[in-house]
Amino acid sequence: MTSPIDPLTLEVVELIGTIVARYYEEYEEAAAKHSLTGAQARVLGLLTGGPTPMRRLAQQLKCEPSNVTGIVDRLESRGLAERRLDPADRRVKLAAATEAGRETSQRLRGSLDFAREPLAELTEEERTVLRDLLKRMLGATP
Amino acid sequence: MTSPIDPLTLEVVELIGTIVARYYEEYEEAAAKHSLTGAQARVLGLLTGGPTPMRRLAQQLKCEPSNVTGIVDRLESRGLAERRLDPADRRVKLAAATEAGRETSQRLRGSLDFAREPLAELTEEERTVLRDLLKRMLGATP
DNA sequence: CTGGATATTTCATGTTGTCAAGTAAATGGG
DNA sequence: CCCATTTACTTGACAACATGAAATATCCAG
Repeated sequence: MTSPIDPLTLEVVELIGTIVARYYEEYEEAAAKHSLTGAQARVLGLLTGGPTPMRRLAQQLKCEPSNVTGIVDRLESRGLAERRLDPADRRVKLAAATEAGRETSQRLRGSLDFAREPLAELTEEERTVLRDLLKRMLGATP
Repeated sequence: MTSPIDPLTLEVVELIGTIVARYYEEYEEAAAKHSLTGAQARVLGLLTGGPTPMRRLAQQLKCEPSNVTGIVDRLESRGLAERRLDPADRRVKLAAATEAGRETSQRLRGSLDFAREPLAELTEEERTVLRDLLKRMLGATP
């Protein structure tokens, strides 16, 4: 199926692997600086889009709904999130960021320097090229 | 410190975030297909470089050595890895992949289509440009 | 109104991660 | 040589995350 992979492709794949590792590392580190785990930070980030049903959070995190219960529990116990009832469907609970949660999430986002700082090395034209190449890569497997 | 971020940079950052998420997802999925967790797959991958002290594995995974103990335990109990004594220093234990472990790791690597498949969409010249841009990004924060 | 589907939680269990304490072995200064 | 320190690994206690099965409450179609 996949004939001998050319060295160039292999090199790019490896670079992407390195970027993934570094991005993850920085993300966890930034979350920890705000006393959050990576999972908590991700959920809090999702909640900035507005109150969200537990089920939807599970879909976005690609995990089981029962797992989200615990994560939101922990956010709630710190006053960063709260559960609301959905007036339209009494089965669903909407997780929502509190004011403190929104602030924390925003500070966290601001401290995510990776990818932003290194990009400063590139000219605007180069960033445009990079954007288009990445978009085509992502568009290739929808 | 960071003035209003230009939209282009923001877009690239977001694209990288998407790539990271997709890469992780595919990696975990591929590992699961071989009955491995992500952490086990990563360690097994590191072991293809030859027998490695537990300490070194911890450094490469950026976690505590005590954590590696458990991961190698689980690999060992499945016959995918083994511990050897280092003749040069009797304190250290070298984790090594067994033949079965090497096979599993190789099959897993072969099933990691992400980043390889999408790259086929790009011409060789484009991949070269992409490689150089990524290298400069990574080189910027050593 | 009833039966099936859906949303959430709880519980049991396993993996990953941290930290502190303990054992064993190397190493260096007196 | 000897002892104090450092280094490598493991163990144990504990928290977070993740899955799957079962329980509860609600919705909705027929």
